[in-house]
Amino acid sequence: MRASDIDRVRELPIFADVAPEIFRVATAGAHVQRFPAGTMLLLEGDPVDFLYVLLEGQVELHGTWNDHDTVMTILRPVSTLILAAVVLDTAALMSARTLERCEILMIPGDAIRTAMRLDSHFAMAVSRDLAGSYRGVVRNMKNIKLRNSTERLANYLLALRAVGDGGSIVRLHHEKRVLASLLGMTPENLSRSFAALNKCGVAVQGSVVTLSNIAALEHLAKPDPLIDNYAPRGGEIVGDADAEIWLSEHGREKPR
Amino acid sequence: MRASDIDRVRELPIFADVAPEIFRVATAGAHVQRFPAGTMLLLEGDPVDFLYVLLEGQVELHGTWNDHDTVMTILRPVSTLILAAVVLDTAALMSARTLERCEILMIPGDAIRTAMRLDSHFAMAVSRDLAGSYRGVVRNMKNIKLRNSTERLANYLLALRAVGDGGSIVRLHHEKRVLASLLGMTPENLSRSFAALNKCGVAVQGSVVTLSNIAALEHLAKPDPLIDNYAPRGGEIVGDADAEIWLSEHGREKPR
DNA sequence: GCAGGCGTTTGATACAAATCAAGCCAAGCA
DNA sequence: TGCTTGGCTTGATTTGTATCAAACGCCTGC
Repeated sequence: MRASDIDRVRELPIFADVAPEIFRVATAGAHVQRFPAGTMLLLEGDPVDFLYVLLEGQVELHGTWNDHDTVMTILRPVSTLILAAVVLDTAALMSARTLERCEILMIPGDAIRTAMRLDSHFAMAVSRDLAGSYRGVVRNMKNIKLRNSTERLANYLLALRAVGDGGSIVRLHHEKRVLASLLGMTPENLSRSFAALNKCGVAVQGSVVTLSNIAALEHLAKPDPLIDNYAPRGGEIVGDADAEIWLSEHGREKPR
Repeated sequence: MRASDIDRVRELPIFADVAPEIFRVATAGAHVQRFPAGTMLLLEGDPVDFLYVLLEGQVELHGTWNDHDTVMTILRPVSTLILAAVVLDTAALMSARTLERCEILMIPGDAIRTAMRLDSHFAMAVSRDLAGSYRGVVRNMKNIKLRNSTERLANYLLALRAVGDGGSIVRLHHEKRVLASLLGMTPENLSRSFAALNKCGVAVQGSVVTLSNIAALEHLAKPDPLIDNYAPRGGEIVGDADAEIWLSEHGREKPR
C-alpha cells in the first residue's frame, strides 16, 4: 500500500482511535484496488474474504429474488461495505456493483477480526459503524413501509438539498432507473412522481432538479428526523450525539 | 439482581466470552423488570438510557409516521433491544411495546459502553449481535421490496414450520392484525392472502394453520436462504458459520 | 449527417393493495 | 340468556403501482 493511501485509510472512522501496531495488524495484506464502472465486486451468497472500504466513486448494493432485483442502498466515500458479513465470517446478503470508477481498499477479513480481538477501541469503532448501518436500514424500511412513492421521492429531494448547498437546485447523483429502484418503484412511476411534484414547484431537466417551493414540498413530504437522516429537528442545537448527521442516499448514519 | 437471574444473563450470547470482572461492570446497576402486556417500553425519539434484554415474553418494535404505523419486527427471548442506539448513545428510531407479559433485563447504557472499552471480547460480541441485527433488517427489506403480500405470507408460514417441529401444523404467534402489519399489509389483505393460499393446501382456523401441500406452497413461496433465515441451503452440512441459524419473525440472525 | 441504441417519458391497461362498509363469530359479562 | 365488544372476514370500491407499448430525446459511433 502506498504511503498516501495509508494516510487516507488512517482517517477512516473505524481506524480513528486505533493504536499504530493494531493499525498495522488490521491493514496487513490490505491493498487499494481500482475498478471500472459496472464491475460486480461481489455476488449475493458469495463468501466474504475481504472488507471493502470505498475510498472513491459510488457502489450500489442490490438484492435479487425470482428474476427481480432491487437496489438496497448506494454508498459514497468513505464507507465500509459488507462489514457485517466480515464480522460474522459469512456469506454476503447483497451483491455489490460499481456505478462509476471506484477506488476501494480491500482488507482481509481475518485481519479485521484479529484486530478486533486485540483492540477494544477498534472493536468499538466497528460496533459504531454497524450500529449506524443498522439504523440506516431501519430508516429505509420505515420509509418504504410508511410512505407512498411520491412521498419517498419528495423526501429524497429534500434530503439531497440538505446535504448539498441548501440552494433550490439539486443534482441527482444517479441514473433515474437506479434511483427508481432505490426508492422502491419503477422508472415509469418515478417519471410520474416527478410530474406529480410539479404542483409543489419541482421541475426536472435531466439530472438537474429545481425546487422552487420548498414549503409546499415539505408540506407534502413531511420529513421526519426518525426516518430522514439529515437536519436537526426543529430548533435544536447542533452538536449533540445525533445532530451530527450524514446522508448516503438514505443509507447509513455516520458513526461518530 | 437475583442469583437465578444472573445465571440466565450469563448465558446470553453477548456475555458468553466475557471475563467475570467485566461481567460485573457490564451488569452493574442492571435489574430485571416485569411488564404486563401492552406496555410501551420506549417511544421512538426517546433518548436511550438502558439496554433492554428480553428474557421472557414478546416485544414488538414499530415505527410511526404521519398517523400511520407499522410493525418493524417482533422479538422473542433471548434478544437485545435497541443495542444500536445504546452503542451510539442516541435516540431510538422505533417504539417498543410488550405483546404479552414480559421479563426484561435492563442494563445502563454507560455500563455497556464501559464494558466494551475494557474488554475487546465483549465489544466483539456486541459487534456480532449488531451484525446479526443488521442482516435481519436487510433480509426483511428484501422480503418487502421483492415479494408481493401473498408470497410474503407463504414464506412466513414456511419459516414458522421450519423453526417449529417441521410438521404440517403451525401455530401463529401473534394476532393477525399484528402479523399483517409485520408482513406489510392490512388485516383485510392478510385474510385474502390466506384465502389465496387455499389452493396450496393452506387452511386456517384461528391461530392454527394446516399446511397440507408443502411442495405447492414452496413452489409459490420460493424460499431463499438469502432472505429467509432458516434451514440450510440444499444439501449443505449443518455446522458451518451460517448454517446455524435462528429466526425471530423475520427478525435477526443469531450471532454466533 | 445519420442510424442505432439506450434511457426516459407518456399513455392505455391490468393488477395489487388500501379503504370503506357490513356482517360474522367467539369471548366476556351483566 | 341476551348483550356487547373486539378481532376477523367478506364484498364493493377506490387508489396506487406495475406492466405493456409506443414515442421521444440524447448520445455514440459509423
